[in-house]
Amino acid sequence: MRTDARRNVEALLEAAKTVFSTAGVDAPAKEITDLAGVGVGTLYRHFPQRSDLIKAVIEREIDACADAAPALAAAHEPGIALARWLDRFTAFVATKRGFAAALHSGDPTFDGLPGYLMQKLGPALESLLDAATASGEVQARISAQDLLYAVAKLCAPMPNEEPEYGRRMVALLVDGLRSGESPH
Amino acid sequence: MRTDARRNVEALLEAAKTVFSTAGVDAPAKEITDLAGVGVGTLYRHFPQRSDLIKAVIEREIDACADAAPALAAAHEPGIALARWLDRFTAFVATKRGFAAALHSGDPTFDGLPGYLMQKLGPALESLLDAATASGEVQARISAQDLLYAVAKLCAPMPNEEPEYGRRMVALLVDGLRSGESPH
Amino acid sequence: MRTDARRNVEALLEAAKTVFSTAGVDAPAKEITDLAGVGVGTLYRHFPQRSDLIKAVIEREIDACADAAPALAAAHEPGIALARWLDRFTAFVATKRGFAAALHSGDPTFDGLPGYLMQKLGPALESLLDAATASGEVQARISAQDLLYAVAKLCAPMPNEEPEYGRRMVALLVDGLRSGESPH
Amino acid sequence: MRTDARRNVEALLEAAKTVFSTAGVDAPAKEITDLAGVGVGTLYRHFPQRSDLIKAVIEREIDACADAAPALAAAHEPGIALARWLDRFTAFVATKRGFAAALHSGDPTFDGLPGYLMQKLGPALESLLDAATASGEVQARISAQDLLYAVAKLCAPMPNEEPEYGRRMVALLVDGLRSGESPH
DNA sequence: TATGAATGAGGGTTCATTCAT
DNA sequence: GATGAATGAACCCTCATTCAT
Repeated sequence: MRTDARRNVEALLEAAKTVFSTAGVDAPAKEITDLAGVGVGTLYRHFPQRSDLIKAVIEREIDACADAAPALAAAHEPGIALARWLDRFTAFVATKRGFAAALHSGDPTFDGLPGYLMQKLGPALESLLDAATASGEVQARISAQDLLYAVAKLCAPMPNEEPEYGRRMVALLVDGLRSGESPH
Repeated sequence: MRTDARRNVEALLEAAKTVFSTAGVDAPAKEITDLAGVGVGTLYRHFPQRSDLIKAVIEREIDACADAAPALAAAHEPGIALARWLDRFTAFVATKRGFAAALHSGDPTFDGLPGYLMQKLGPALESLLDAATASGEVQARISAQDLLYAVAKLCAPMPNEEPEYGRRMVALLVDGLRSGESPH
Repeated sequence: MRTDARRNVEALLEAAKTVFSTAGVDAPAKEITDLAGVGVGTLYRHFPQRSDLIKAVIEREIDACADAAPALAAAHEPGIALARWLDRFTAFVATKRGFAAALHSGDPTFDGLPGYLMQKLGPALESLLDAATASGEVQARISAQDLLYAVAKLCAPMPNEEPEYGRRMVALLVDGLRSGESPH
Repeated sequence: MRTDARRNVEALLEAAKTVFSTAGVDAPAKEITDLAGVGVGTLYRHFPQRSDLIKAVIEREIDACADAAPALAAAHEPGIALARWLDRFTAFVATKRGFAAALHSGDPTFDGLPGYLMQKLGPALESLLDAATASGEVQARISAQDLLYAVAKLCAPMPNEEPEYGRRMVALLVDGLRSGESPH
């Protein structure tokens, strides 16, 4: 890939990341290209579908999330490792306005996004849940997908919301996993 | 108010309720007026702001939710009463696509919605939480507002989501309230 | 229909007729609405599909063409009547740039156009052909549809073409019908 | 000209011929360059104007048409020779969607195309017409240009048209030339 | 008061043409 | 010379809101 093209792609990804966190993943294409300093045609060349852009923007951060799991598992008790990793994922989701909606949209534009998320983060979270369950710190009554989606929804950033809200709610959810009682 | 005007308002509220649960609170105005069998002008006459319509549609259901609390408190143990009431609220939220986003939008269009919600449901939920705390069934470490918003987010209906997802997650959250451990 | 709406529809049809003869049936919608002095929304309200507009523009003229047949048949020898009617149709086609292409486009936008044309003009032309054949003035070796389409193609107006070209060619074609020889 | 440049020109001409017959002479440039396996820049280098490409694509075929006339004149009666040559020209036009429109477009892009056509094919057709007129088989009441353009229009390929349509119409036109009556 | 026609800004997408590599 | 990335004007269409009837 040519250097100028690479530069533009980078600029678009950076701009999209910023705009997504401000105006959501449905933000006008023009807003992104203006911030990136390129023409709209350049956006459509590199990302013919909106989901291609979303996927690309999210990809690197998802990968970083997945990569963080082994180190946390090695450094902490299983229950703590799980909590810390969810903190990590929470921080990621908190900058992706519209992410939860995109996951469930049913819009063909966003096909592939749920699959990508589960493929990358499902195994990492499952191993953390398994370890915490084995050690007795958690009663695993939730699937990795349910938990990821719950965090995605709870931590979906809202313009008028205090920043710590999502973390508090996820902590409460994890407490629910610890309790020995069955759900109603 | 003339009877025909009253009839139109009723038709609009009923139509809006249906459309909101199908296409979200951002649905085109035309969709609502067509279903109600009135012209768009009639919608704008009675509900100059979109939020006026949303508020009116939600009002009666919110009131019904609030009214359900005393009966549940009288008929069940405090912890059970709390869980049942949250089920009730969950069912309400599940039909209000876009409701959680509207609560936090910051868009002046939706001013007044959060205040109305808290004014009506805050006291009802607080008394349930207080009773459950007093009986030792719950370690109340969450405000009524936090909990209402958490349910609103978790149960926000998504096109491609299994129907029972929201209830499972809320049950898990309630379990978190029962556990004696402190959040991280 | 309200008088203002009727006035706009008339203005749109008049504008479309003018623009079609200048820039073809694929002309930008804006060009038509500007000439009509209305907003684009008004065009889309009355003619959701481009073909709806084309059909409406052509309709009245097609009907007039069809209506002319009986009078010509009564006033002239069959062969002459046929030639005169084709002159009439030629004059109509000469103002409809892109009309022939629309007839065969295969574009779903133009579905219904060939059917409408044949339904309205087919019978009129067939009766003229039948009469001319019966009187021996013509060897009917062509279907009404073939002939209509031939005229549509031959008389399709072109910016740089002398005005009388189409009429000369149609006259030649009619001579072909008169000749007793069979085609190769 | 370098051999690679020559090769690219050939590839472009071949690709353009194919695309023209499929999608018309207004087809996107990219379609042509992709089929040719070259970049768009190469197209614009060799054919700065769209008409340059069209002209070049058509040139060889026009020349072949012109060259066919003497052989046909030698092998057949004048009338037959004329018909056969028109068949030849018909086959050529049938693969050049948009060709007739380009001839009359008035668009400076297509300047030179009508002149080239007449310069090459006019004499060939005139000599055939002259011979047929001299032998009495044809009452030549049409100029070579009129006839060429009539065939170009009648045989302009349309997506939804039966393949034999053009030939039938041209045959009818030639019958018109045979008839001794005068046009109206 | 009710209606629904009209407006036009706004967002999506394509593609001819230029120009950096 | 060849390449194909970038540009941005141009067109399409939708829908919130206003206002004539």
